[in-house]
Amino acid sequence: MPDTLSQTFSALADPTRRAILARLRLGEASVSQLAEPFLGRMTLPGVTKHLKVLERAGLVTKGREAQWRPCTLNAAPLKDAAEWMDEYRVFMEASLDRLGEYLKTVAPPVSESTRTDPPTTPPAPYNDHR
Amino acid sequence: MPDTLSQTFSALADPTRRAILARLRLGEASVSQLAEPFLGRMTLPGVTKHLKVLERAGLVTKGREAQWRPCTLNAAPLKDAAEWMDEYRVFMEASLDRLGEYLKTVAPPVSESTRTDPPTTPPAPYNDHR
DNA sequence: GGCATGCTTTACAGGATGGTTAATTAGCCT
DNA sequence: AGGCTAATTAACCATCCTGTAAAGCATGCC
Repeated sequence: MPDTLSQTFSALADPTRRAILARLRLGEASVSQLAEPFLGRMTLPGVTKHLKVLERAGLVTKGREAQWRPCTLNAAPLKDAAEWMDEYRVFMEASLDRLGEYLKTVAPPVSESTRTDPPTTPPAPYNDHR
Repeated sequence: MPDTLSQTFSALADPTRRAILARLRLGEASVSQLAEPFLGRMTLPGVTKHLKVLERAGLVTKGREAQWRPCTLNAAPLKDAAEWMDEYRVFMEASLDRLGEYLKTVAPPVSESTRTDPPTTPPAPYNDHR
């Protein structure tokens, strides 16, 4: 639920929000500046809401300057996300993927004839979901 | 909405789902094996649903073997997510963070006296949300 | 066939999300 | 004060998400 990692990932799970972050990489911007590219698709309050999501996730900080709220990128929360991902680096290689696919077509899935146990029974301990 | 990246991130935005993926790093596992650690908190159909989310995101593939559905990790979709994140690597360093914080306290935010334009007006083009 | 096991589907409830319009607050300027 | 611009809040709606209980498939074994 409100664990940091989940909030981060779920904030990233929307193209509008990702676009906002991308825009912020170029530097500070006011809410209406951020909203401008979307105003065809979406109204200002809509954007405000997305910003609030990003804010709650700690990815954006809103300052105040007269009537403007200059928003800045804060990528710190992405660090945890990236670290989480790193654990999967080894598994990401397309080569491994294709290999797996290949092995599956070549070696018949089971053929150990009669068996009453689950397919493979790996060690089991799992930790690490944080 | 159903763009790949969003699906991936949103699949990752849940601790149960991340735990399942973590478990699958250890190797193939049947649905009930995967479910076992959660059965205190959640029923089997609940886990099935989470698995379906992971499946639709392409992160898990379910085979069939008699009455079992051996699930395997497929980290390929994480590659795009990791690439997306890479664009932010530069911004993730805590040092930068602290630096920004520091600058904000030292240099008074504005002081360019009277101004009627938005705070900073960066170049503006933004692409890349994919 | 009949039963046990593994898993999925259906139907439903509660809450979060994403978006809208309309009204409201905040701050500048004359 | 009055008016303009920037942005948020409120109220509302539709949709999706997470979880449950109960019924339904699928498969192997006796």
